[in-house]
Amino acid sequence: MAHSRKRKRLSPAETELMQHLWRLERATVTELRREVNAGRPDPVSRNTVLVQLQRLEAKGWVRHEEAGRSHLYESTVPAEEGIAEITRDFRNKVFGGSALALVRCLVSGGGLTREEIAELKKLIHEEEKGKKS
Amino acid sequence: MAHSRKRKRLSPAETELMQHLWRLERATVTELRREVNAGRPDPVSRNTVLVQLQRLEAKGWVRHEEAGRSHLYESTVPAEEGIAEITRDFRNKVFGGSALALVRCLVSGGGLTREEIAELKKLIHEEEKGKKS
DNA sequence: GGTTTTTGACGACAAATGTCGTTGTTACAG
DNA sequence: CTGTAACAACGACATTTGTCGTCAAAAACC
Repeated sequence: MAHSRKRKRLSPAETELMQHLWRLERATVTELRREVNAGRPDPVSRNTVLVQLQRLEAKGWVRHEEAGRSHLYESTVPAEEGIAEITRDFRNKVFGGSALALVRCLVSGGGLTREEIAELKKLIHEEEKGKKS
Repeated sequence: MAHSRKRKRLSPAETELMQHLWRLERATVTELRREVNAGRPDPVSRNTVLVQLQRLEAKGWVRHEEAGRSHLYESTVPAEEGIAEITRDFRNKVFGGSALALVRCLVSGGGLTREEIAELKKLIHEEEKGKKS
């Protein structure tokens, strides 16, 4: 599968905004803003979000369509793929590309409940079966 | 467990530099620079690295001691802990705090070799045993 | 001693980031 | 109509980031 394009890197705030956009699938500036400000001590202005969306668009991560008076934004990249890309970057930068090292960090960090570990085991199992063929 | 202090966030370049510093345990600007430039098409100047170290120091991530004429830098945070912190931030920002979701992304992304999967299984197993008690 | 090298300190800068305020339009309620 | 609310577009700004060049002091070299 094609490695999609040379999308420019996301800044911290942009990364966060993308999370909301992916979650909502598509949304207006106002909606996004509400999400962003939900549970934040210092709400950002509507314009802040708008500008970030525009910069995101310039970087090729989102596109918009006119919806009457306002714009409806959506990611140009499926959530799965986008998040995978971001994660790959992170893995490369912090763990020298080793997914295993990353997982090890998570596990030894003890941020996993017993249920999650069970879940994980199941996951691994399936993946293993997939490769087996 | 103390949540260590309000260390300021690392920029991309700073994050990378920290990786090298953690790997070397302690090093001079010149050494760090060599590392940073290893395998890079566009080498950065010595000063670039120096300034980054100084900013890192201002942010509280590194400290230095005089070693004769030059400075010896080292992280104020153990590699384990620092990387764990960085990873936690990432996990929170991109996966809403779910370690499981992160691992799922890695696994379904298919970035794991068969050996790594085996390794992983072992890891999970141990962790499971640890919790069992 | 004189010269070259090394090293940290400073100051500079362009680009990227995070945030706004103001404007001109258009939709809407009276 | 008329005033008000909602929106996107612009432009502005203070910070942060990524990178250097120049300097002066200390070291090394010859």
